[in-house]
Amino acid sequence: MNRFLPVDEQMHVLMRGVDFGDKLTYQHMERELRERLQESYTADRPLRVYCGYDPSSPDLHLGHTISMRKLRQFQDLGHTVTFLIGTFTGMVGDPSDKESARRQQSLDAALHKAQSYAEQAFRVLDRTRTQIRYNHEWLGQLTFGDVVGLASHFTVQQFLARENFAKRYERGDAVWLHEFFYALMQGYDAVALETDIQIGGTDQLFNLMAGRKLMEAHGLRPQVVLTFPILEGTDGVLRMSKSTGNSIGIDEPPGVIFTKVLNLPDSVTRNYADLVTRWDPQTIDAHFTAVAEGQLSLRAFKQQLAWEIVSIFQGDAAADQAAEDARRMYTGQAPSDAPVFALAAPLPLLDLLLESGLVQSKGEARRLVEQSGVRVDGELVESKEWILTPQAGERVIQAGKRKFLRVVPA
RNA sequence: GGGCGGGUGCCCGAGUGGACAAAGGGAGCUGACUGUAAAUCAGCCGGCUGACGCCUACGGUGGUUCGAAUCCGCCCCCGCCCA
Repeated sequence: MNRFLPVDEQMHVLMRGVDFGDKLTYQHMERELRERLQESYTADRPLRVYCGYDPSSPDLHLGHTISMRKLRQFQDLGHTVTFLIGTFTGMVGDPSDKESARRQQSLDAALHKAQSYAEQAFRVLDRTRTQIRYNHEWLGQLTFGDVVGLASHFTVQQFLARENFAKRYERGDAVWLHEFFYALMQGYDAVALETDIQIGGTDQLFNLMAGRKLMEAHGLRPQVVLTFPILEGTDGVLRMSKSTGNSIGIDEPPGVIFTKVLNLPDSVTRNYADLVTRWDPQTIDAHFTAVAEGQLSLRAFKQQLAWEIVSIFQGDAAADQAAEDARRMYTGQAPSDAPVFALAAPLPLLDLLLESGLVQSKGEARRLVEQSGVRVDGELVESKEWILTPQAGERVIQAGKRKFLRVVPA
C-alpha cells in the first residue's frame, strides 16, 4: 500500500497557481516535477521541499502565506517540508524586489525576528511535519575560498541583465557587490538542504535558478523550482510588504484583518481571492461572475472575502466576531475589542483622549474636536471644554471613524 | 589617494543671514460625497497653551552675529567620477 496519492492527483493540486513568466520554463518544470513525483511514488520516498523566508520584520503577512499554503499542500501529500528562515540572508537583504539597496541588520536582530516567524508559521503549516532550519548555520561556515568558488559559476552580465540591477546601474545608483551574493547564498541553501523542490514568488526565479546551477556544480541533481504570483499590498499598487506599510499580518487582531480586507481597492480583490483564500477556482469564478452580473454586490463579496481570510488564520469564531464588529463600527457602535478606560474622577475629554492613547498629543485631540471628529455615545462633541465624570454604565467615545473607547467607572 | 556633489520635519524635496516650525509633493488625520472602497472637494498635519507666547527641530560640535537651516572651524556619514 503506497502512502502517496497517484502522481496525476498530486500534480493537479501542486501545479495549481504555479506561474512562470515564460511558457517554456513552465513546461520544463512541470515535466521535472512529474518525474520527481513519479520517482517518489515508485520508491515510496517523500520529496524534500522548502521555501525560505527572510526575517525582515517580526511578523508574517498574507504575502508569505501563498508559498506557505503550497508547502502545506506538499505536507498533506506526505512530503517533507522545511521552513527555512533566512537568518543569514536576512542580514544582507534580498535585492530582488527593490530598486534600491536594502538595509542590513545584525544576526541577533534577525534571530529575534525569526522566533515569531517560526511560531506564526504554524498558523498554516503542520507543526508535526515541519522542519525549521536557519541558514546562518551553513552560510556562516563558508570560507572566503568557498564563496569565490560559488561566485565562479556566474558572470557579471547575468546579474546586470536583471531589471532591478540594470535600472540602478543606468541611473548611476549604487549596486553593492554584496547584493550579488544574495543569489549565491540562496542558491547554496538548496545545496545545503539537498532539496528536491524549492518554491517562491515569481520575483525569486533568478535566485531559485541559481540554486539549480550550484546544485549541479556540487554534483547534486538540480531542484525543481515552482514560482507563484506576488500578492498586491493593501494600497493596490505595490507588492505586499511590511516595510511599505501595505501589509496584513496573519497575527493581527481579527477585527483589523477584517477591516483591512474590506477596505482593499476593488482592483485587487481578484488577486486576494486567487492567492489567499481556500476557495477553488470554480467558486472564485462563480463569485466574480455573480458580481459582474449584478447578482452579488462587490461590497458583499468583500465581506465574504474578509470573513474567509480571518477564518483561515484565526478560525471561524474570530471571523464571526470580526464581521459583527465591522457592522457595529459602521453603525457607530464600539466593536467588541475596543479598549476600555476606567474613569475614577472627572477628567477633561481632551485628557481622556490622550491618556487612553486614542490620540498622540493634546494638540491632536483639540484638532479632532475642532474637526467634528469626536463623539460621546454618538453625540457630536462641539466643545473642547467637555469634562467626563464617572457615572454608572458604559459610555462610548468615538475618535474619527475607526477609533473607539469604552469608558466605565473605576 | 584626488576631484565634485550631498546630509532639512514620517518620506521626497525647496530654502544660502531676519518675514522659518521652514515652500511644494507624498504619506497620515478629520469632514463632505460615496459602496465601510477608489476618485473628488475642504480643512488639519512638532510639543505645551484659551490666546499672546514659549520650547524643541534643519548630520555632530564649537564659533561669528542683535539674530544662523543659511556664514566660518573641526568632526562624522553618504553619492558620483578619476586613480
